[in-house]
Amino acid sequence: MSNNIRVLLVDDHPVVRAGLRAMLADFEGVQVVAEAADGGAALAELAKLHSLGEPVDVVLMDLQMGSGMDGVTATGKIKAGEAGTPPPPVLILTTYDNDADILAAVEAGASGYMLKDAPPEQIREAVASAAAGQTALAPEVAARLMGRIRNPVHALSAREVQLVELLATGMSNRAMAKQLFISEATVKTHLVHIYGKLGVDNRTAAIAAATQRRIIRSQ
Amino acid sequence: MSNNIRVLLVDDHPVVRAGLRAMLADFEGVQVVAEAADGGAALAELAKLHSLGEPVDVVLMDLQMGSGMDGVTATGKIKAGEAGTPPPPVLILTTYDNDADILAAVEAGASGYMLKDAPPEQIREAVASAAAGQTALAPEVAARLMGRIRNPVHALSAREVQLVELLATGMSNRAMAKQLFISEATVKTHLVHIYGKLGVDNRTAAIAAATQRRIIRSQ
DNA sequence: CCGCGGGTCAACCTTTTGGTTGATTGGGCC
DNA sequence: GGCCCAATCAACCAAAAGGTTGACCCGCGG
Repeated sequence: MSNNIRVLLVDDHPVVRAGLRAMLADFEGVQVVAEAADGGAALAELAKLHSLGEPVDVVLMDLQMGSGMDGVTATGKIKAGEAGTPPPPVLILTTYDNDADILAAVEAGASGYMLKDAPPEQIREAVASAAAGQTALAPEVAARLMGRIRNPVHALSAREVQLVELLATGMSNRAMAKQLFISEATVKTHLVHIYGKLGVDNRTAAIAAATQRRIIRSQ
Repeated sequence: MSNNIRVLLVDDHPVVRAGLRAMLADFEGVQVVAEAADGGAALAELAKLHSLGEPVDVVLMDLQMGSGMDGVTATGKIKAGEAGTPPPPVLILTTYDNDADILAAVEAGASGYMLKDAPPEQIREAVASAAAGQTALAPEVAARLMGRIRNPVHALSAREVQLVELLATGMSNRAMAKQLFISEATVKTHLVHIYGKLGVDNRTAAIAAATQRRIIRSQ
């Protein structure tokens, strides 16, 4: 266990980068060696630091990047070795905890998933865990995943999630039927099931519920 | 004109508060005198500092607060003098630039509206402007407002925005009518107008369009 | 002063959705 | 093999939403 963890910050917000820098500076054994405003810059920084013989121990990465490469893509590329370095652990630090993002990040090879409103101590522990090769999930994130596994009664099937996604784009039953190559009757059946599982009784409320429960992501 | 601007930070994210604190510490003549994690705490801080004879010159306020009083409500209360102080200028500093939030903040009495991805220099200037009693809008925000003014053909009226917001929560026409103390007929009239302006023909598509055009925020 | 547009409401009709019942198929599991 | 469940479809009826026309009031601006 190194007692000087070298960290690369990746976040498009200068304010957040400054905050993390200040926060991590208070911790013994953690050192922010570089920053990047998007995924592309992060890959470049990793390559540069590697060529200088100053490897990075942990990447602290935001998911939502205003412009440029997003965090999931960047994580995937880092883990694929596209930065030309032995892939360092990538710790996701983001604002929202929707299912889609969490699963995508884990699939891309992230070592952990933390929320920005976490207390500093939790972030420090997560960085240390990641550096040690362990995984680190925020309690809220862990709870969400456990809830999915423990209580599948109200979990939407893959097909139903697909329906909700189309629903949120404003499509009519007929349009969804055509898009999915099924009949309107089937669409209606799916919708009834969805309403039941979400505890609502119309399509707009279903969208609101699915968004709130982070089954789909908006924006 | 004081050359030592006393600032109160209001944001629920410790990381962001740390970032702003660090960022503002680099500027001459700006001093962060207190912090609050939500609107209620902000009011309490203002009252406390006032009673200590240490008034606040500018409030830097986030809009989205995980729990507790949100930024718009807090701004309104501060401007109404509920903190027991001569109301200081309130500068909104938030992540998103949707119409609904901007209008609500301005209505509540905010002196400016900045985005968190703004460069530090812009934030410093905005704080100085607010302290001097002037208004400060981020370029993106200004552009959005100008767009509304220049091309009001497809701009929703305040009432219509209100309808869309309720719509996005999944309410039925009847429920919206009750909530707004108007008849269902009026609700339907508004919806027809909204569909026309957004170029859609049903409520779910209206929600999608309004979200995409940042007329409302999702979350 | 008069028009224009926003907000309000009513009546009427058409289309879409919601809710129910029932049925078939195919995959996974004991 | 038998059972359950997701996915598919049909028919039917009730309720909600969509669309149109016409009307009234009010404030703002030419």
